[in-house]
Amino acid sequence: MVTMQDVARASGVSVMTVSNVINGRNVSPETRGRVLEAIDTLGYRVNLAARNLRKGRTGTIGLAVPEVDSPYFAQLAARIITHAEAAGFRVAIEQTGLSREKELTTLAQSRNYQYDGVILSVVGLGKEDAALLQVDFPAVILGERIFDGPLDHLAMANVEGARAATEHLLGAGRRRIAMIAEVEAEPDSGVASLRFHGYRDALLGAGIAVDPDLVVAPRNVTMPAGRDAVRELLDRGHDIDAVFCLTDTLAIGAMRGLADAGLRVPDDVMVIGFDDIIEARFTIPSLSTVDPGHDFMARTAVEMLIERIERKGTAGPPREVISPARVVARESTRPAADRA
Amino acid sequence: MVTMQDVARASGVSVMTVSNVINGRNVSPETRGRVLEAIDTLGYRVNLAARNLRKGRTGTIGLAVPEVDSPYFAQLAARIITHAEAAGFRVAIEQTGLSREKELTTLAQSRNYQYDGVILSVVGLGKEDAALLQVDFPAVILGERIFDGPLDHLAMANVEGARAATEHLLGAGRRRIAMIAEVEAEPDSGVASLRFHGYRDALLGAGIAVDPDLVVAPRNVTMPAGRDAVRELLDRGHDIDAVFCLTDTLAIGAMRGLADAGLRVPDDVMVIGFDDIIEARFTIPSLSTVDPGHDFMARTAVEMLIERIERKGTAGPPREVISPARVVARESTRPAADRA
DNA sequence: AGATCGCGATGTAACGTTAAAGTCGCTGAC
DNA sequence: GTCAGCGACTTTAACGTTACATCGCGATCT
Repeated sequence: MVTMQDVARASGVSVMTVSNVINGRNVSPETRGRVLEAIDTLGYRVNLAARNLRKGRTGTIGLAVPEVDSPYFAQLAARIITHAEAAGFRVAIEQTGLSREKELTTLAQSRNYQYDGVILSVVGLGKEDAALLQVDFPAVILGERIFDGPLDHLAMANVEGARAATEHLLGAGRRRIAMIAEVEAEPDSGVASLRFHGYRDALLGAGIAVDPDLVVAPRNVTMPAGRDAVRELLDRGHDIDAVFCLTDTLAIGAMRGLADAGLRVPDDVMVIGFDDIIEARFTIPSLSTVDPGHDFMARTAVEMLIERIERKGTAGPPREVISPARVVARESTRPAADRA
Repeated sequence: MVTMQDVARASGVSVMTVSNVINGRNVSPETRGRVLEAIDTLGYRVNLAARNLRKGRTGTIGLAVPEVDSPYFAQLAARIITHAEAAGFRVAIEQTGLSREKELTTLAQSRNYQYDGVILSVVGLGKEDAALLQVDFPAVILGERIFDGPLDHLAMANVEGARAATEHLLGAGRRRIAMIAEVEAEPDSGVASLRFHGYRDALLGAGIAVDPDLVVAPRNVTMPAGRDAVRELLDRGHDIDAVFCLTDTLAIGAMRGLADAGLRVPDDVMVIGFDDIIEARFTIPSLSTVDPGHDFMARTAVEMLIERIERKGTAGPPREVISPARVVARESTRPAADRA
């Protein structure tokens, strides 16, 4: 391995001068030239482990997600990696597998100095775990369930996004609007409750009462669950003209369920999802959805984290940022007039 | 920061003994107990930067994929992370964005990014770049284009898998079997050519000539491209009874295209893909496909890499491993007899 | 009895970098 | 003529860990 020593010897200066050249500090042009040349011919590369030890940094941030192979998280990870890379950080991914324990240990182990900071995408932790998040370590929480926690928190505009989605359906003249989501007993804690809130607000705003019979719980958040939820909805004998789905995955399943029942999307029943995963652009018909500001979230999460890291600690009060959501209208909610 | 020094002082032993306790070396039970207790009360954590500097290791391996947000690569990454984690390594992901340059720089930069090794999933590099891969650094190449390179190489059984897929269709009594794939001019270099090879072999084996008109090139490897490829196939006026698609993504699009044309899958036209992405289980009908031994690949890639790392260098000749492929029969190729 | 061994424990010297505190010679202000 | 100030460079001392050599001591072998 070529070290600064070797470069220093080869160019007749001290190691410190080599360090200065590399870190762009005051060095005369001639010296800098000689050093750079030596670096080039010897093929010197700085040893990050040594630099990290000395500087107390690793240049790596941890990203904990439930699983990288679900579209939503894969796409989130891709964006975060891109932003972090631009800021000079590498991203190591940990999978927490939807488990509360793994989420906690990931956070706890992170200070193990392997990461400069962590972005933790939370699904298992709840408000009651806020105390456990009390770590003196740069961290940003992505998720919906924890408010007033001790760490920076970045959430989606769930209520507003859901309201806008529902209003979009209302604006297209639909009135019998179903929702596929498991609304939890404990109010306002999970994503589902928040989005249901927006759905309800929109309906009430249009003078329509929420019919509990039009809200159906899928058994999980997969495509088949979405399809089956639609079947149940239809079996109940209701004459629906639109469905708002908790996520795009459910929505894609729901569209299939509607097709199975001989209903056309959007003519008979409009469908809208939430998340704006890439797949939503590729379904036929393409799926209208709510973009939860993916890019804003990825960028902001990385920025917030890096700011904490730069300040060497968790100095400053925890911040709460809400990413703006926006309806993306595609074919699955296109009014008849628009189609030739 | 709590260091070994602190622990040593607190338990009345030398730093070296603390190190020995942590690394599970010969220490008497009593001493070990005292040290562990001190570690516990002080909340000591080993500093990986220091350990890495000393050991010349980082415990992190790099995984370079074109993009994490495409299902195939996301699922590959998830598996590799799982296996690496089990072996005590973290995985940092880099996105090469389908570019040959980024693939090369990732490999070149790896040793100063302080990865212990890299798994490089290659799409842009070709045989002609083999010389550029001449690095003295633990690396494993995943991909189809590079043979006889200087690095360990792990490939899929493309020809065999494609042959088996086609034979599966033949076995179900189909004879007019189309293929959706862009077969390159230069033979046998890319995935498409290799899979076409298998398709041709199977047909010839059954005494059927390859009809070039039944092989259609999609404009890329997305769902819409698959749908349009099917349309073109049908527009050509052929009476096909099965389609073998280069990838599952194309196959999912193809199924949609067939549905648009009023053809039933599998009754009128059977469809089979390649890759066994998770989505294939969730389409309706579920998609038959070829499992390219994802789990074998992930496990083997990690094992091969770790072995190189353990041997401290690239000692030993490059190895070439082919992952076995296996047809996964689902609804999209189910014979009529099986369905009630 | 003396040599040898093994075990537990220790002391020392790095690993390659950078922060901090000099050193040295030169310029320019008073 | 003196000296503060500055730029360019060097010296020194870590950062926290582990490899290696060594040491004391009781047990085992010849």
